[in-house]
Amino acid sequence: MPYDFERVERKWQQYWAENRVFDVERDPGKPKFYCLEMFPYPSGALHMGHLRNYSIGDLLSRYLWMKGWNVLHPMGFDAFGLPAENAALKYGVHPKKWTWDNIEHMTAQLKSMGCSYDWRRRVETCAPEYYRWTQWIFLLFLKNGLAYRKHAPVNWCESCQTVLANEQVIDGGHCWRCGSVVTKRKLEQWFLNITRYAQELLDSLDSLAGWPERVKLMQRNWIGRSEGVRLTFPVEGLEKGLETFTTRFDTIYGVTFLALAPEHPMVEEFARLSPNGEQIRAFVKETVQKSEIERTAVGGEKKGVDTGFKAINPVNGEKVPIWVSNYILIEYGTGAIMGVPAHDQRDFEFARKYGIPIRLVIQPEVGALEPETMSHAFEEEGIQCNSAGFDGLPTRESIPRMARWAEETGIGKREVNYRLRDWLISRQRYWGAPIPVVYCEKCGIVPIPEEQLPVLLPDVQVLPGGKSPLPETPEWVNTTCPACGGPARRETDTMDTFICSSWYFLRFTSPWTQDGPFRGEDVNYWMPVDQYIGGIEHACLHLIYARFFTKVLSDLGYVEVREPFTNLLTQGMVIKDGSKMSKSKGNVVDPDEIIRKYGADTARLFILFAAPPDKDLDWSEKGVEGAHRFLKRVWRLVEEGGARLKEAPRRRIPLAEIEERSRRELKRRIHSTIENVGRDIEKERQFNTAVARLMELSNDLSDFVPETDQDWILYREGIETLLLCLSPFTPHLCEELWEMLGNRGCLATAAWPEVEADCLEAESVTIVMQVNGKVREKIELPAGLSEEQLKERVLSHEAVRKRLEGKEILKVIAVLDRLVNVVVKG
RNA sequence: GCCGGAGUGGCGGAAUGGUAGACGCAGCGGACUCAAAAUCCGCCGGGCCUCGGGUCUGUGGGGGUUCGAGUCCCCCCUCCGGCACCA
Repeated sequence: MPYDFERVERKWQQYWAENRVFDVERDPGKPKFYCLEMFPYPSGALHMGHLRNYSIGDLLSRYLWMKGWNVLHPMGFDAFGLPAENAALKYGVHPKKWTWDNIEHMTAQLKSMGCSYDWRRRVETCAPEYYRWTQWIFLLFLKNGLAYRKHAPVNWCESCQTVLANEQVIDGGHCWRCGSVVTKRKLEQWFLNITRYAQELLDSLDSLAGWPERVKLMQRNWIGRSEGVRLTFPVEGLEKGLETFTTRFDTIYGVTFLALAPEHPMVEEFARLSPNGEQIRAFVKETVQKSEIERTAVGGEKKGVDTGFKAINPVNGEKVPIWVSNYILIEYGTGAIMGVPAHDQRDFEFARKYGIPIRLVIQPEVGALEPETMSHAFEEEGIQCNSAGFDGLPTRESIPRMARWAEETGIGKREVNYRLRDWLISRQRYWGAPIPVVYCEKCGIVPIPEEQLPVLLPDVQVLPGGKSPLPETPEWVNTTCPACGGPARRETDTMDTFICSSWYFLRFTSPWTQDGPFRGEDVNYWMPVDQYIGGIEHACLHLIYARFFTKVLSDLGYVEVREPFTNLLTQGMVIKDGSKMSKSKGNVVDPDEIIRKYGADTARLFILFAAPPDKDLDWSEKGVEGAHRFLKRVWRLVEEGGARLKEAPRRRIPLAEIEERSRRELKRRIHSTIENVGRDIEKERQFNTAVARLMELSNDLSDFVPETDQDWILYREGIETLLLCLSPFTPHLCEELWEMLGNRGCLATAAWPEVEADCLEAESVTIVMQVNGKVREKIELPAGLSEEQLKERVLSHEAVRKRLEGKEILKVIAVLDRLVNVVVKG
């Protein structure tokens, strides 16, 4: 009977479903393990990246299950998002129908992969039963002062017709979704106060020992903490002063100008009062129009215009000109800087261009710089000069000392600034969770009362051109104010889909709950996620947002954990012909086709074998065939064993009772395989080598020719061990063969085999004999010899003696059970 | 520019400071076959030689530590990733 993977896979998928094998409940008697893969967007069909992600998660879940853990392994869909609206425009199908059809199709695909999910727990973020609680959480944020509206310059993607959060603008000014150039618009929008958590998000990264350094570093960079001083420069002729932030207060005596961002609120005032107001306005207009990329390009030309106003340096009363310049960002610090051209490269370039004086206040420890001859700013540490009472101090001391002095004299205040901005969460889109507030003429912004949730998304048609239909749906927009009963308008923006995915891992713990987002006893039993698996592209998106949500919900008493994901595995991309699979490159391989042609087991095995999980994986059809060949060999192994194998007693013969040497070696190989595969999966997270070890065992079993009854018992032990250890990788095949061997019960719930410890100790070892570090002879010796015995045995060995003839032995190094290195002269 | 990560056969990739190249793919030789496919057996980093053995060399390049370095340290090169006028 040939290996009919199609029949086998259908049979076992049905068996697992009918017997509810993967349903899981809280069980205080067992250690819990929460294994989670990032849920997919229901784009239509699974791609290879998904297949890889879910193969890894399924392998781990099944393995841990066998090891006796109570494993929560759920799956769901991140189902709100723009592609549904685009599909509606393109095919005329409603986003809701498109999305739900895709969800059902992709669920079927996941089942055809043989994934061990508890399907009762499936969540879809676009379902009212889910987004009801997304809205509830939003209101919780609002109630606690963590959600607010603000008028601000925001990122706008023309193609997506919506605003974007900072994290969603990538590659120097492009939309994370569609890649279009992002522009700035001044709009009033909803924000979440993530910056309030900046310090904790940064600090607790240190507690995430199970996260890749790379991801933690990316988050640290993204949060971008810097310590400095905030100080105000009085402006000559005005009541108001100008606030600036600097990390180099030690250069305060080197300030020769001030510069404002074009968007700075004081700019218009200067323009109004200045004789060259028109020039200032023209410059601002020109600059603000430019895209983020043009404006923030490094080495881009720094331009500016003098306002004619002077600021007064509070430390020495000196008057310096106030400029408006394109290189100052309104979003960071105060949107105004103190210009120190001698010690800041950007200020240096600007000052040189406009003939602004350069004053050195720090000299290098060796040599002396002259402002006239400097080719670039001196940004390193040195010795303070031209700085009144601070002259002579090294930078290391002057920074803290001068900052303290600033506070003592009231000139400035120490402050920490972050690059991280508050999270802009409103989207001018239809297919998202409505923001549950109304605008009432009398009462202002009024939250929808909890008991009236969810605010249902109305079933309306999307508009040509892609604009949201919500503002054009008066019967939905016009409503009554929950507070005063008067007329009110609904908020027509929906929430960023990253909100929906910031708490789904909590919902999985009790997805059927109707009186809260989740149940406390469930969430506190299952959380945190012990292993999270997904792509690195979410390092500064989903993974920061989810951490933020967890901390807020923890502070408000809804969950106990402060970090959602204990261990993070960032899987590599699937590559073909040197680049990431993509429709535009035409190098896409369809998972369905692979499963149809070779079966899910083959696909899973290849994916897990071809590369370590965190590295990119080169897709190779030949490699897939290789994986398939291996599975066929395993099949034949059982089939060719025939009745003799099936009838062999299922019993383990202790190592000590096996007389023949080669049989003992096989026994050892069986047990070292269990040990090593377990370690590779559990500790090393290196699945490719685990597969290699299973292939070795299979090769050894193929070579073995059982003769005696005892041989057949041993052979059966070997084959059953292979099936057990292979089953988390290729579950269907192993189940079938397990059954063919006459076993009862399914492998998915079988226990991982026990290692017989005495089998891990070798009987004999190959000792390498080196002369001056070079391998010369290999000698088979009994294991466990002492250092003295080892030297003795090696040095008296005939071939070794021959080699050492006429040479003076200086030193002999022996490494137990490994090698002997003889250091000689001559 | 700054910060990470990585460079190992024809290819994907293995190697607690101790036999470099496990396992697989491709290739070559052979068996089976009328033939092919499938399957099975053998070989498979490079050079040289008196070749079923020997010898030198070999993990991006150059130095160092060590009895011994793919692995540790220093310098350099290349590729990939992140951030990038963040004051």
